Amino acid sequence: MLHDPAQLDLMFQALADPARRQMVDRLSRGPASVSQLAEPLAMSLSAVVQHLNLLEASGLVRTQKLGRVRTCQIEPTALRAAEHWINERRLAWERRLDRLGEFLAETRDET
Amino acid sequence: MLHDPAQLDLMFQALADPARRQMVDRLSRGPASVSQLAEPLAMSLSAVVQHLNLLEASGLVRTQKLGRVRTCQIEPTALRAAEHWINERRLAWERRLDRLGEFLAETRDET
DNA sequence: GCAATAGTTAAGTAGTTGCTTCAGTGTTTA
DNA sequence: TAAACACTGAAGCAACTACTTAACTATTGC
Repeated sequence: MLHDPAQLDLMFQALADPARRQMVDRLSRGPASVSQLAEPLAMSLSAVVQHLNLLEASGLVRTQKLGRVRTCQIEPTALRAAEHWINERRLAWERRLDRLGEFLAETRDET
Repeated sequence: MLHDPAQLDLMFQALADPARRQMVDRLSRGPASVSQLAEPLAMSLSAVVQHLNLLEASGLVRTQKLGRVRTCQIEPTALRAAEHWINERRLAWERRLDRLGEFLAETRDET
């Protein structure tokens, strides 16, 4: 579910927009309503709702409506999936560098 | 340099495209030329070069040209910056949850 | 019940993105 | 030196994105 490439695609696409990252940043400090999310952003409420829908579709944010207010919160498992993708690639590269270093050290010893 | 919001913007935008993530994935297994990067992708070499330029502008990939071949490799520090941004937000949220849990446990004890 | 609040939905639009093709530039190799 | 190779850059184009405004629904407080 979390390593579904399509979901990963949606997540990275969601994180690519600065307004959406600002929303995630706000939510990392605690839940917020749509209007609270919109408040620091220089755009219409409607635009914020559209961003929010994208964030929700990507799995990064979960929302629930009580009465007329929709409360939003972060879904940490989704964030972890994006983090994990990057981490795996970086580690693969760094392990490769390590092996190369060992190889060079060994061949130097053989002189 | 690494926490420059503009650079972060470029990095997340670069990672948002599946073709570019595939290129990063390929490079995590070792350096490659432009043609080698292009080989598994169903698009023209020209398109690959355009993706590559974006990856380089974002700082995720570094390239150097020797003769007529351009060799590409991952820049792990840049990957780490993106990773770090996500990690900080996730941790902030999880710490908040922990504090909430403690609070609830404490207030339960007070009955 | 009426007005204010909180959000939703649809339609339209300017700007961006991800390609394409084509016509190059250097660099090797036979 | 000619041909093949490895890219590079520009122009063009269809699809997508990030907004806008405006009209709407549902809830809450007076």
